[in-house]
Amino acid sequence: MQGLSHQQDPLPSRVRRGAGLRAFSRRGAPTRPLSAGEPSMLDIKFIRQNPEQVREACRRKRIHVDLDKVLALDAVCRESKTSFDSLKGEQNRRSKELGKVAPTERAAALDGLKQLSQDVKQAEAQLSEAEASLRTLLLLVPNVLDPLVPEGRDDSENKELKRVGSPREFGFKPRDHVELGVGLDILDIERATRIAGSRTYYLKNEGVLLEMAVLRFALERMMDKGFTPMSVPHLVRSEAMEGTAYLPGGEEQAYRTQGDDMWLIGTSEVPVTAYRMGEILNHAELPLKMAGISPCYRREAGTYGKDTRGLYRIHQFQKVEQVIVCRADEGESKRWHEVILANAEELLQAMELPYRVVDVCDGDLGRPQVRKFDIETWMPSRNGYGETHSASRFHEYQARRLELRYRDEEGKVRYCHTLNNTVIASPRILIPLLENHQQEDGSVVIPLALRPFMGGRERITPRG
RNA sequence: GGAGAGAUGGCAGAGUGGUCGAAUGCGCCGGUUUGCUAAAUCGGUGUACUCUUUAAAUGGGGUACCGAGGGUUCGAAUCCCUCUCUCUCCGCCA
Repeated sequence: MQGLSHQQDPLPSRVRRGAGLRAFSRRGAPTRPLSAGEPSMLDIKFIRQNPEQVREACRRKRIHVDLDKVLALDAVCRESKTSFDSLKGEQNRRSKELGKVAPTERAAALDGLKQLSQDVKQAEAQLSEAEASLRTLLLLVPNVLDPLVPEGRDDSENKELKRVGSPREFGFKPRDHVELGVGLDILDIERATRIAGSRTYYLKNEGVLLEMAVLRFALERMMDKGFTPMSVPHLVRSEAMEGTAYLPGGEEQAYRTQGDDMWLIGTSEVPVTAYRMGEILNHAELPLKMAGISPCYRREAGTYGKDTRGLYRIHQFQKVEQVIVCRADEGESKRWHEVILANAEELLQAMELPYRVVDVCDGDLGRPQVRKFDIETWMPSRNGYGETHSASRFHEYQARRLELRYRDEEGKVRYCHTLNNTVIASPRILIPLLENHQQEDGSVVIPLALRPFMGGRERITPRG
């Protein structure tokens, strides 16, 4: 067993008090200058030196950012910084001398300094204004892509990497999960709509057990692999949302609280990845392997009419999420990407579900990802594969925003790399689980791997 | 929700207007000493931005940062305001 529980370093007091978060202003408004170690996303130096690569990322991800403006602002920032530095330097020098000046010459010296003080204030204001505008833009600049990312307009052009298992041939007319769930009295969507609106559900009876079983099963498997299970805050501050790159940009997809300015997480990726934000880790602590479990809340704005039936697209669900924080090593980062993908596949295989893996194309890739693999599980009712898992690699994009760093063997401070993947998300996973394992009589056979977590039950049968 | 106390470097902890990036101790790194280890002793030890040197590593200069933001002042860790967080007591609560 490896992980945090065995290395409970006391939190540095500076960090505990939020000093490391200074980069992020309260309310998410960029008020502080970049010069104090501000995170952006991509290193401004990288953008400065590789503008074409960044431009290409914008084009391929279909994200519009005025890169020329970024570069221009960067130049303004540096000029302002230089002039502020020299003015402030002069002020410091002369102020220091003033203490030793003879009383008779004091008045004259003071006069000159008063003027200088005004100049310094002006230069400072100019600098912070430039830095604030730059930072606002910088937060929107997308991460560059892995050269292997396929080209494509949207998810229909994702590249299939492999298929595992084959869709079952039913000797009867299969029911969809809603029909099955209602018949088994483990699901009620109709009444949920009355109580809580669209895209909601009640699970009942063995439906509740089944959900808890897949979550528990997932957690156990992850713990076996050395992941530290984490029960996390479901309400977080905008710093964490911004740090994991859900903000700015994702405002419409997340629920925001009234009055306290907190956000309901859309995934435990947010609090788990942000767990050590603002800290400089010891290289010996890495990699951090964490498995978060939490409910997830999503507004699903703009999806009206899409996936309206059943448990596929809903406002609230439960998820176990695997998160890796590793050293800034491209190769290692890529290896972890494979590992977390394999972890999820292993669970699907254990649950005897057919699936395929796709390499998400550039047009379907989000701002922060370098590369993403989705797992799509066979859903008979869709007569196709439906996304159940998403494995992302971020390079240092999130770490930079989170100020999540480590000190390497040479004592050099570097940004970590972060990755994450679904382990299991319910009730979406109940769709293939119910549909693939259904029997002609409307009952559902519970796969062997889940039975220990179902009190030994082998099958869910219509009650009566 | 009410009352109070507090926030300084990896940690502990000084510092109430200039000589403070910050004493001292611990930790850590390096040297000396030393059968080994330990002890002793000497030196070093933050982060970031920027300018400059360099092919680069690095070196040198400047600036910022003492919870965050703002204010007073020629000059703020130090004075004032606002906020955040932590702790204690009371209330409430699962």
